[in-house]
Amino acid sequence: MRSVTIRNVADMAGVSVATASRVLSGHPSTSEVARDAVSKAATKLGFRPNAQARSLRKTSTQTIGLVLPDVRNPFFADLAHAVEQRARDFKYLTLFGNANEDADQQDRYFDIMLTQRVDGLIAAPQGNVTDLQSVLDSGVPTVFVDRVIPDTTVPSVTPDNVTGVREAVRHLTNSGHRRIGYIAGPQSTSTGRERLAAFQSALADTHADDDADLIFFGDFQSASGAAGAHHLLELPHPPTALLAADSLMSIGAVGVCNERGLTIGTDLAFVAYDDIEAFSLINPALTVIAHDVNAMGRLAVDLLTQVIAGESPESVILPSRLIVRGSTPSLSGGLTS
Amino acid sequence: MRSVTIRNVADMAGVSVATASRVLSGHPSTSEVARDAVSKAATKLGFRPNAQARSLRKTSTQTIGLVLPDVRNPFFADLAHAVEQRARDFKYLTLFGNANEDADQQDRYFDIMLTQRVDGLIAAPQGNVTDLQSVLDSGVPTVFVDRVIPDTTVPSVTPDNVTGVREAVRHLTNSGHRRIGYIAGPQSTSTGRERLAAFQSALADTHADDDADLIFFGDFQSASGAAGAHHLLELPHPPTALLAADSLMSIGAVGVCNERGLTIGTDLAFVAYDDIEAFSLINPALTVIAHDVNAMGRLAVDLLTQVIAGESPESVILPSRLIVRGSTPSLSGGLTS
DNA sequence: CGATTCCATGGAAACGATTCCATCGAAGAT
DNA sequence: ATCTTCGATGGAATCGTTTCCATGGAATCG
Repeated sequence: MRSVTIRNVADMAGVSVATASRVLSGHPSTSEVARDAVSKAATKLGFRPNAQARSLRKTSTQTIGLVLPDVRNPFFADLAHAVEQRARDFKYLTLFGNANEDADQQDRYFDIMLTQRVDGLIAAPQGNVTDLQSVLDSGVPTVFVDRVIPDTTVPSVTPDNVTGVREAVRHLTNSGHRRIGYIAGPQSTSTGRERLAAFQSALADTHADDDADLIFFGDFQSASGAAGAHHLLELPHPPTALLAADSLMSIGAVGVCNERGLTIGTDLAFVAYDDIEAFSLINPALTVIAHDVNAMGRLAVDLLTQVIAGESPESVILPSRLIVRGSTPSLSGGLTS
Repeated sequence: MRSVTIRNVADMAGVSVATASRVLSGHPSTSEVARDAVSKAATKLGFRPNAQARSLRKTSTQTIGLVLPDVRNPFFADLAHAVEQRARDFKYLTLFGNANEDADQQDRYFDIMLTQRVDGLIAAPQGNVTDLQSVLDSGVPTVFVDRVIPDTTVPSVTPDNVTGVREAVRHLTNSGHRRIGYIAGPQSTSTGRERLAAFQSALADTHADDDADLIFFGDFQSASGAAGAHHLLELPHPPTALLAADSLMSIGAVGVCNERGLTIGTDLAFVAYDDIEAFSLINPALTVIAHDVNAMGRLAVDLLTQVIAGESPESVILPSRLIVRGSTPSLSGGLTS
């Protein structure tokens, strides 16, 4: 394992280490002669600077940490992709961790990333302020994405968790549904709480049944979506429509409907969360509550670079909307449940 | 921004920097008194070692690089999750990059990660040996996953790209299909090449049509799956069955079938690649060619730790198999195409 | 008693890149 | 001719942690 250092480059170029460093860093105070010699030497030796050494001196690492609940969730996979690509635009490398919807694991990731001296942190957090205390105390530039933790001043990029849900409830009730089953996300997450509150609030504005039995508390994993659908469809007076609070639970719930021989859009209306690509597998097409996940990822990085630069950017709320497709026809149009 | 260094800890504990370092590193040659004092001081000061400084001295970073084609592909999302979780078992943090199925971007990621002095590299590579030259020359411990580059000695964990495809072709021809459309992956990838070769070889063993028009060359993105299905279904003599070479192209292809009003399993038989969770959205259930992606991710990390430890592990080929479900009924059972 | 071994400690060097600051030479202004 | 400014350079210090190696004290052995 050969190790080419800047000293080797400087020697070959016949300049000092300081001059070699200046040339390689693009500093203006270097002569054309020096630039030429150093560039040639670096290329010939296959020189690759040691980022650890540079980081130690510069006190920045050109890395950002990204802690998401679970990259297997298509929504977060899309988000991870958007963040990572946008970070690269700013010459940042992305350090990545899956919290697996677990506050303890999330905390361990924060700790490791702080030790790595990431320049900034983007997280879709879960839990409360105490779970985030070490990060907040560290003063490391941080941005929340998708979810927030109350009682912090961390800038965030979140979806409007209200409008889309309200529109979905209105659409379903306007379509004749009086019993709407809701598969809720975990109440330890802001998205879980806000979407449930929006559902309940929207329901109160209609004549639909306000029945606590029609709400199942899931954990944003597909298995809980399956369990939720199973539970709700087994009620003495089952719902004629289902609304699930995220894409993975939507997948799980639809899977159960398939197993039970229920045809989406014919036997049961279904509204899914997030407009992920895989939903195109379904016929009829799914009605979804959607927001621009790519914009979310990009904006999160943009905000973070501002925080890193010492600014105090405003949080951003991205619009969400209901996209009506074939999975939610009018009740008089054909539901047999 | 306060900065607590090991010097502060040593001062507060009344020992030298060397002793403080030994205590914090768990070195045995420390007294109980010193251990107590240093631990207390570190906790009180909220000391967090600087990983860059440590890495500079130790010449290892406790990070591994993971370069995948596209985390939006559910297969690679699952793989990323498995790798990242397994890496954590070995106390490694995962640096992550999406090559977006582009050799140039892949190369840029390799370069950045080498500069970051990752302890090892896991990649699902594309291109050929010259595209990987800088990585191979660097001597950084490397493992290929899912795909390989010919003419390298890099250990790998790959799926058996033959058995599942052969079984699928046999199953389809045994079910009465004589025209089988194949949506191939890019021939710049080992998986793309091997699955196509297996398809053609299996076809040669049957009486099914060996028609070059029945093969569409895609790029492992869903849009090319959609284009492939569209193209194949528009043939003068269209296929009665489709086989797509990865999950994203499968999604795209099924979406086109939906748009065209073709019912999977009734109007057209369909075999998808990889048994991703989202496929449970479909009714009837999809027949898939599957292998254990979690095992793949874990094994890749296991191999990498062996390479890092100076060993020369054998490459591993994971079995793949056909899981027959409702999307491929017998032709006499109901296809109308 | 002297020599050897073991345990624990501390000061300094090492890791590799960046940057501070002193210095020099050349050019321009007075 | 002298002073000032600018561009370029180089040696040394810096960054924060680890580890080398010398040292001292205590215990053990011959």
